[in-house]
Amino acid sequence: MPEASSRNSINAKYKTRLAIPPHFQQTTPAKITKLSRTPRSLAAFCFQEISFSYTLLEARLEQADLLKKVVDAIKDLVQDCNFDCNDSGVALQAMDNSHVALVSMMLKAESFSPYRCDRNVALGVNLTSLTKVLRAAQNEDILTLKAEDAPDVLNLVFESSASDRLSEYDLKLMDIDQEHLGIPDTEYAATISMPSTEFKRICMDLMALSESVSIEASKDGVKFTCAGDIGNGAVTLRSHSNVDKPDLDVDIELTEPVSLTFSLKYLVNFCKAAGLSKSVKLCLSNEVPLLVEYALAGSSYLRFYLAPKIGDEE
Amino acid sequence: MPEASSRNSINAKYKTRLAIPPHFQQTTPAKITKLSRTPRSLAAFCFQEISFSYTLLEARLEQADLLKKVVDAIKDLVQDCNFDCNDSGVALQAMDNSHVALVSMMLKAESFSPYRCDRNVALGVNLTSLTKVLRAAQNEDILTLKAEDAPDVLNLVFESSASDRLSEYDLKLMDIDQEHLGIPDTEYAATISMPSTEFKRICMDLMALSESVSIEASKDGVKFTCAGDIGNGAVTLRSHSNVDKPDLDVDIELTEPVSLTFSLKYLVNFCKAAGLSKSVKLCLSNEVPLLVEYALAGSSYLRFYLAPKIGDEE
DNA sequence: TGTTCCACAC
DNA sequence: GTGTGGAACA
Repeated sequence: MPEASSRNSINAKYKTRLAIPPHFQQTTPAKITKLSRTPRSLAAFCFQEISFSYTLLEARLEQADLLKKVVDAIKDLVQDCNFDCNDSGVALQAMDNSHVALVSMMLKAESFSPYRCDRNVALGVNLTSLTKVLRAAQNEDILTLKAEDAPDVLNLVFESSASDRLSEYDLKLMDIDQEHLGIPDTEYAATISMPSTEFKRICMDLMALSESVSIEASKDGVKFTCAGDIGNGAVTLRSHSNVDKPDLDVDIELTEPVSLTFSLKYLVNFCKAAGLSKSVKLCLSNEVPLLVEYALAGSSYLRFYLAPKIGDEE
Repeated sequence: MPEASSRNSINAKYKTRLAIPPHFQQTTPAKITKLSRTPRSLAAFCFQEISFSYTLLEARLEQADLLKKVVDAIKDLVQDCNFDCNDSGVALQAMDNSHVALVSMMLKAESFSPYRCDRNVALGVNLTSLTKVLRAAQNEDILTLKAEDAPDVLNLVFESSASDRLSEYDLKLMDIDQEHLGIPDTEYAATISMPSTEFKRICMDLMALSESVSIEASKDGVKFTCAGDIGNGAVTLRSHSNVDKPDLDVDIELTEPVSLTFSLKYLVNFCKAAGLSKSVKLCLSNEVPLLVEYALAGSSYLRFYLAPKIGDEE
């Protein structure tokens, strides 16, 4: 039966140890089909009006940078996925191949300068290809995303106000038959906010010793521990607020003590998003996936979920 | 017949599509012969008078850097070629193996601090070997090129005034029976000046999508477009002058609109020369090779010619 | 694969 | 001016 085989396809390293939480089960494996439609020809010469046919989606981002960083942070976890656009914004949700981690991005309409999306549309994108296109944007460029009705391409326009340069790319889309996973709104037993660079540093440091880390939150603080062949490591943080540097605050809210173990490989991967936000929020409850959240401007966010390792291995 | 076979030796990818302009046809294929003469021994110990025999050529370059960068930029296109020296300076002209691209370098006498060349002499050099020798020069070293009458070696002296170090190398020469190609002085339909880094960036960006780029110059601006499997790309520049940053100027001079297609692989290769000059000049006419020129100090230059792809493929 | 250098962004 | 990221070279 296909569900079981999809479970068993998990990366050998994790096969025996990782709990696949039931909230993340897809009912059907994602199907990916290249669109057979031929690509629409490049839009008319620049500096003329480009949208000569009906534009369903038009979303202008002041800093191309933002999308660049978001895609960079998730492209190693997910190869192909839908950008689900509707009038409230652009959402992306996808599990990684091993079904251990889940990415959930929400770019709210208010994060764009003008935002318009007349109808729900799912834009199936290969993230490697998108990365190639986004590399062509200068960080300070203004990025506009456009799609037509029943689109076969995503149109990306980079404007560099400074140097009178205008770049336009059409990225071919694909049909991705992807379930939108319902992620339950969980009340977490522990919620930790800390500087995103500090979380990154801890993950990188412990990665040098071990493949997994235990995160233990108690009223005294939060403790990251790991054990490996060359030695053991432990980093403890206490709640701490810094009046003049609130970026450096560490805040721990706790209803009950929690202790869970996670793969460091995934956490280090999530930390690629550190450039998107000064602070990161970790939410934990026993038996439930860890939530790692980077808040973006305008109540947009980039969230990663990671299934805990079970069996309390060292 | 040898001419035909040399034409057919063109890289399979380009065989059918690339125009080999008649101006670039060599009458005979280049013949390369290693000199059998034994190399002259290293000159007497440093800080003594080095030129103990009659020196035909003596050319002192304030910055070894310049020659280093020039050779770096062409060594992947051309393996062996003559440095043709006469009293007006040092010239190099060679086609790449596929006869699609041509390099033409001119280092005018005035680019050297003292320059002396008593008689025309062709110094046949293997550019890979020259690169190895030039790597021994610090970028700020003063470089002096010397050759004797009927030379079998090119003598390179690096002086680092700062640290009182003096290095001397003798590079073995070879006889290269190479036609000097007459490049007609063309009036181009379009001449575009732009920052060399920007041209490099555009070529690299489009390279991510396709193997070839169309360059389209019109009175509205210049447009670089490409089409590939993952999508299409277009970058448009308009004439633009920047009072305080003239390096960033984009200047387009046009007598008639032009549209030509070129191999990005070669253009990217040319862009290695970007470090030689802040700005680059592109000259285009229909049916004629593109000229990419990097102007150097003292009206010296490094020019690349590239045959257009014909057949207007997408 | 790791290191070094260069260009861009802040 | 400094710091970071990408590309070239060993």
